[in-house]
Amino acid sequence: MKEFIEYILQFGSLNQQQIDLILKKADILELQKDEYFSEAGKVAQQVGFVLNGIVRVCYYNNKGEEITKYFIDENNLVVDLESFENEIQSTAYVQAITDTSIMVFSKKDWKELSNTIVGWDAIVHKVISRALMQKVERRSPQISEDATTRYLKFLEIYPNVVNRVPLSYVASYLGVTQSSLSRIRKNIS
Amino acid sequence: MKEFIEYILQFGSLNQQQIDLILKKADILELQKDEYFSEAGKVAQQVGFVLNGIVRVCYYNNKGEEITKYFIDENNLVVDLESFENEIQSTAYVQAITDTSIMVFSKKDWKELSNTIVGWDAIVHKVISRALMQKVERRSPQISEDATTRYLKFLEIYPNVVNRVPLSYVASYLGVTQSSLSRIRKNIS
DNA sequence: AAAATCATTTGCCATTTGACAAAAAGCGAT
DNA sequence: ATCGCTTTTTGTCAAATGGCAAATGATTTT
Repeated sequence: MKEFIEYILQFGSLNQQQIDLILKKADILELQKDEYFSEAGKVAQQVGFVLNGIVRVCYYNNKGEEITKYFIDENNLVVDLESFENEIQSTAYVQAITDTSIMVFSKKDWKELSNTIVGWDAIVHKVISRALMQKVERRSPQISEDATTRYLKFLEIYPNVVNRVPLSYVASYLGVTQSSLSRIRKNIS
Repeated sequence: MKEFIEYILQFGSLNQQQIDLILKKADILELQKDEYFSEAGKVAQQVGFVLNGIVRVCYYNNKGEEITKYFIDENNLVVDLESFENEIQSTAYVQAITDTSIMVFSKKDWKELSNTIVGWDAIVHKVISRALMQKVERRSPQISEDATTRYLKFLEIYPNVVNRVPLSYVASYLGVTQSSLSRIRKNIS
């Protein structure tokens, strides 16, 4: 779980005592391929940090198609913020797409860290706004690019994902059909 | 400037003395159509809140095309967060697309509010993460939809924008050519 | 190994969108 | 009203992508 500590130390400093406290509150959740970390219609109860494996956030659009909103791979936060913070029903599924280990904090423990560690809120704020900005910066430019460019950028952003997940997930992330993506890949190589 | 106070009171409480302090630090910036609030290559120095008018955030992609990342209309924050918080060069232009009044806080004043008002940071955190989540939620679904649907959703999200800005800005926001958007509009009505 | 199941590729054709150019419409200044 | 400028619409054709079904390939189960 060192990875998580390294991750948050990028955003602020913590002493050893504080680090120990954080680690004491964390649990490890092991998910098998296709299991859900959280589900649409439920209120997100945990903050997670992916230690191993890949997770995706997905939903069903009004045509019933399954859309992958984004992937979350190793050493990234996984939390349905809107649902977790406002205690409202989530609108998306968070699903392990490989066997996955996730470090998790319950809502209660997460709040206790906020009350116990001076500066914790500031760190969390930075972590979260950084993650959200990254999502915006990754998604926005894709809208004005063609499918091939979107795929090439996907490969840059998630170099460790493409060989570990079904093509259909990548296709729905990129907003193209599976057949189109298959042809695009043929044309690239 | 009541609008700004109403806006932030959605995210936390403030007493009258605190509200007066906030208002005392705010200035009004009047921009004419096509003037810039901030520019790529410079470090963002202000947090703004649009009182009247419409602003857009835009950049040039590697083909030299001008892309509109998003619009910001009345009663919304306008700040290049990445640049403002980390004091790095901005990658985007923020441009008034109608005559616009913006309530602005200098970086110095903004920090002073943080140091003076208990709970200010918590409010700002909520405001910012809400705004970022909104951007993600608006942008993500568009990638998997066709141009007509994207346009219809644009009309829902920005009901007050379409008649006040050039078609080309909307087209670059939606990731279609101006001609296509023109045809799409013809087919809808 | 064979069968069953699931994932990916391919073929065919329809539809959407892009590229480019020209025409039409809107708008401000005179 | 007219001119000059910008914005929007339209025409034509080409390229990209989608929809559907079949074929191929990969993986798991028996």
